[in-house]
Amino acid sequence: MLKLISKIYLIMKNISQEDYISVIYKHRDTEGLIRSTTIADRMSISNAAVTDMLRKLSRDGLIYYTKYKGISLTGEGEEFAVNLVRRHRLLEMFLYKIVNMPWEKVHEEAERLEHGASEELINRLEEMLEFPDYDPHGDPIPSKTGKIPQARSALRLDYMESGKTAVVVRVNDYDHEFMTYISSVGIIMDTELTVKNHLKFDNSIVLSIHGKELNISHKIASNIFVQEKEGEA
Amino acid sequence: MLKLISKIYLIMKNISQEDYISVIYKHRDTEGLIRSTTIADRMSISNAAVTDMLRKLSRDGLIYYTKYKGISLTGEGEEFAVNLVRRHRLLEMFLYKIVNMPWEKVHEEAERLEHGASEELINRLEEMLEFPDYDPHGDPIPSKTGKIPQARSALRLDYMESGKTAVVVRVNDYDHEFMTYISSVGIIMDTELTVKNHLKFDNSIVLSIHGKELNISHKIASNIFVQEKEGEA
DNA sequence: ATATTAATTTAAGCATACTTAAATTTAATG
DNA sequence: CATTAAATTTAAGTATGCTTAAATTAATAT
Repeated sequence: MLKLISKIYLIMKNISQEDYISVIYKHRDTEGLIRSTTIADRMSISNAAVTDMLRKLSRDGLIYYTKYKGISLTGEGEEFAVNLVRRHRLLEMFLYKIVNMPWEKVHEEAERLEHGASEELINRLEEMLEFPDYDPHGDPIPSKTGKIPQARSALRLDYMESGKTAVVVRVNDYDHEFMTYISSVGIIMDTELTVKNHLKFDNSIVLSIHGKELNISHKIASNIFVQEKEGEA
Repeated sequence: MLKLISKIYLIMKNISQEDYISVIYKHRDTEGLIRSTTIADRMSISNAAVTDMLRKLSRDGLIYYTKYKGISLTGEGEEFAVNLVRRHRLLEMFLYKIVNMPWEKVHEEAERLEHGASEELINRLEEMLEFPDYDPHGDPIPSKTGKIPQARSALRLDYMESGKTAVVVRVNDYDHEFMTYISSVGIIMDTELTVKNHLKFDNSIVLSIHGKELNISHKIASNIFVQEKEGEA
């Protein structure tokens, strides 16, 4: 029989484990590998702490780990990670659609809530939300069975040609200020916009949204993803 | 400048602190005092751990603590505790009314969520719920300013006379099975019921609910609180 | 091939809350 | 008043994840 320890140690362990697996899943390369230094950077902890924890995650069967080699998720780890993503994004959706929090705040709020939310709560929220496929920033939400909707094929806004019209289908959600700004100028999910002009001197872009013109930087435009509307010139 | 430690230590500290203050607030006597052994029992931890933590809570200004004396909350501790109660009960209300979770599950789910939920989220939920004064079990919900609605004056169900009609205004929410059972027989908040008979041989009570008769034990009846309806015999 | 640099691991120790066992203090009892 | 019991504190150590500094390994430059 397992030795019972105080619940605070279990909470601590679970939170850390979830954070590590989330970071590995999000920041691994196209071959599914990540370096320990990347994990340390993303989590703002020491390299040594990462080495320690990788040994434990390996022992728990969630990752493949050999010294000095890249780290990758096992099948079980993959499933665990996909479930964490699902929980996070459903919580974000709930906070955005039902609670009406500004979308630049939902990411951090969901980060805190996801550790305590039960599977039952997540499933009930999914039902309330009518089984959404994408979160407020356009990222796909895995289903209960782990099936991931396809990321909608999208074009970076800065790659759009002048004169074309498109709708916003995804934005990068890592920067608070970025998201606050773009929503303040009317750029949110499903917003329709037309590129009026590309300005060469600073690579900024002139857009028309609901008949109103505005100028956004190249940096901002490169973090917004759109789908062009068909049959328009 | 404060030494920065990893966020996991802060999370751990906050969770513990909140748990201690909640227990002190809930289980203190009518004079506002609690013994350390009571805290240890309620939290399933050792007496020594409690002594350690009490010193810290006192250092942080949340409690009055002298060795071998009873423990009590400071003004700041009281405010902190009332806010914890508010958050817990609004979360319970949200889970019950909006998410439609069974009321025997909302207590534990709220226990887990309350540590991560921000003040902003709690305030938004309160607004969505239209500023409720009582939680699903009938306990009062403090307002944002700390004002506590009066507990509705209520009678224990087992004290009701035969022939009288009443509505359920509060139930004790500490026992999972109890709450599952009474809701399965149709006894929830605001349920109207009539006491038909008190049986002497086992002190049980015969009730009529929606025209259906049922028998409940004295133990169950003593954990249900009602308000008699006026003008009926 | 060698030297240097960067990445990672190891070893020792720390942050927070807890446990166990022994000691101290208080309360209850005869 | 003495004794016993119960409550609480103290001291030493543990559970979990982390930090710092030194050592090891791998990658890179010459």
